[in-house]
Amino acid sequence: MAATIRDIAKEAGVSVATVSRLINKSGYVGARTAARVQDAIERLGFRSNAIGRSLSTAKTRTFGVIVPALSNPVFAEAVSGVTACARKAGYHVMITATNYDSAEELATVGTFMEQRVDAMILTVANAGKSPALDLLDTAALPYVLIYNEPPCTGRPAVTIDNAAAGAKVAEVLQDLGHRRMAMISGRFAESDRASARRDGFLAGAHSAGLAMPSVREVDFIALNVDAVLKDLFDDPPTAPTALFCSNDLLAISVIGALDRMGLPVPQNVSVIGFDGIAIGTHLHPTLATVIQPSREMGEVAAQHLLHRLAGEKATPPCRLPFTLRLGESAGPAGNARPADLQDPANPREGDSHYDR
Amino acid sequence: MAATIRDIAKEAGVSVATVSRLINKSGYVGARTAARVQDAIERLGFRSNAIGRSLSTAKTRTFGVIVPALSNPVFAEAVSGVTACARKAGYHVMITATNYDSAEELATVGTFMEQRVDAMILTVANAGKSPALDLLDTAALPYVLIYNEPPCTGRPAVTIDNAAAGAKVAEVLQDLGHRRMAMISGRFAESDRASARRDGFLAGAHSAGLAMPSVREVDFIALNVDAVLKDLFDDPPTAPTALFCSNDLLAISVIGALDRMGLPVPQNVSVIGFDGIAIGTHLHPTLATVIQPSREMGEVAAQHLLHRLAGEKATPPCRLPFTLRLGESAGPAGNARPADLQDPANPREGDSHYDR
DNA sequence: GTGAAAGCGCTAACAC
DNA sequence: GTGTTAGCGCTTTCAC
Repeated sequence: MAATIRDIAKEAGVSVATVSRLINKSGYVGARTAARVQDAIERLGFRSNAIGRSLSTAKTRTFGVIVPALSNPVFAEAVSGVTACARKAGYHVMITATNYDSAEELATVGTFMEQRVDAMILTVANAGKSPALDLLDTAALPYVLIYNEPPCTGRPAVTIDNAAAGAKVAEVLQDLGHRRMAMISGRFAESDRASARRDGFLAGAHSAGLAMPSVREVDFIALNVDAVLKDLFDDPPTAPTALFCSNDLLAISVIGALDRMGLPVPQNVSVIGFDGIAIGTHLHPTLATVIQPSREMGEVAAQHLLHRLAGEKATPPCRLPFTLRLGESAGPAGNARPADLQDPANPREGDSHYDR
Repeated sequence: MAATIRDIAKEAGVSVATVSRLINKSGYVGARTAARVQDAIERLGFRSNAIGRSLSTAKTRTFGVIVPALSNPVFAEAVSGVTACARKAGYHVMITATNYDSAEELATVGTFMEQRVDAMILTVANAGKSPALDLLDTAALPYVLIYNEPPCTGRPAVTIDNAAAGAKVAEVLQDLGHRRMAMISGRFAESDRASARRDGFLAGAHSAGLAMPSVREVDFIALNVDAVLKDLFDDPPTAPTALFCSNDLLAISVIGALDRMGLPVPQNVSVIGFDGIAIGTHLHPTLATVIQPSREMGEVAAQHLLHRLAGEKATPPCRLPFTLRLGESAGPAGNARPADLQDPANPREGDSHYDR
């Protein structure tokens, strides 16, 4: 069927070793021989078989990538960074989505190990308690987390400071005059990063001297935010004037639901999301959010692994800077309840002030 | 290092053939032996090496997927369908993005061939004239296109009837009272589907007795729509009242640009996109668009290949139905120029009418 | 500068 | 039911 290295050797009247040396540019091969071999390769349309090579070298030049979902642009963007980076280095990328299911995480890590991927890039539900990562650790397979917020255990991760970002959100909302805030999040059990954002948010609200924000969990997949919102805004005088959502997709749903409830954003309620997905700026109102450098996170993770696999003492993955974008969905509290507004001079747009 | 089938055989006191039979559930193996082997497998933490298996079977149980970009939700959604379907069948997915570059298409097909993927799922710039597909054809490697609009050449594709969809758009706009339309598209050379949409659109406008819509190309990557729009709306009396954009991302940019030009949508101009990306319904105005069943397209493509690889005479990939969603971005022409409106009774929302 | 040969981990006849 | 053995296509010492 397809030509093998042996066919080429025969065709060119050389040994397989020579052919191998040529296609890998390893070892010397005379100019005349090289030409003959090259010719044979073209004549037979030969493509070296990566499987044979991998079996021999015990390397596949392949990364395994595991994300919760590809339909969430924030992950698609990171994967995009990974594939671009990998491709440039001659690496391939295998990918799976786990649907936020930690059993799937473990299963996928298992099958990727059987595929003998050289390293993995992944986002798990909880980096502190993860059978999938335990497996990776005991197998000593190189990997780096993205988005995750691993506890001090020191698992390598390219991420942002989620807690600081959460605190920043509280600070900004308080600057806008908000005094009663709440957070709506996907299940914390399924997201260490959402937990970190919450912790930072609560700490930020506390140090600003505000009442403890109410925190509500929703099923992120089903996205049934209506019930939670009804409950939250049941008693107008104590209802929050600002909502922090643990991710952009959730924030978008919340804004829509509030609108249908007769609580338009930002006139009646301010909403800030998290992730910084691209379409956020095209929404109306434009989405206020914490921007994670997703593509860059994917690139940095891939780059780190490339270095590591090359035997270089790679710099440990670090925290990347985030940016708070104050879109139209977060306005001064005064819009709804002028009495609460402390800083009426605060302009409606404050992006540049908070960008960094 | 990692345990091999031979280690297990020795540990369990059996031959490698028996171990192989057990892990592949091929051939018989006695209950007692099976237990001993199973035990050894667990004790040594054995994971069979897919590379060795692939070399032996000449099958990798891997699909290669090539799309223009993962950051465009329409493709991410299809890939999501592919991975889900593949995973269920024990297949893996390798992925790359070509950035709408046909040289990249060819290069990626080449490397995927070296990786010996069993089949490929891809979207190319032009399915009629594609070195990448030529290569696939001569290599007789199974593949199916998604999104592409292959000419009669009979290249297998899971897609929608782009021309019919384009015609439908013209028909709907004319129903809304629009008499002067235009189309804005990415480079046709980079998208056979955009070309088909244009052809259908023009034919539809023609058979409705309307003036030939003006058609403008923009660089989809750079997304520099401003110049094109300025030109298009230079002379108000002859300016179009409705714009058909070749995809949703482009439509979203166009709506934003029009807004900045003082031509709000849909009050002054109607805009219809193409793709049906999920966030479209959360935009304001909600995006009128032609919905492609992206996830399903990915699933159907994968399913088809699974059948084919299983040796079954797979049903040839077919056209899937599309749906026109008349979101708020497309309104009656009367909004801007009551004189043009022929059917004032036409309700603002007409979704159900056009859904199918 | 080039060749011979021993594997890499697995599967699949075929033999018993 | 289980074992023997010959590859699958490649890389890589080690000779020459």
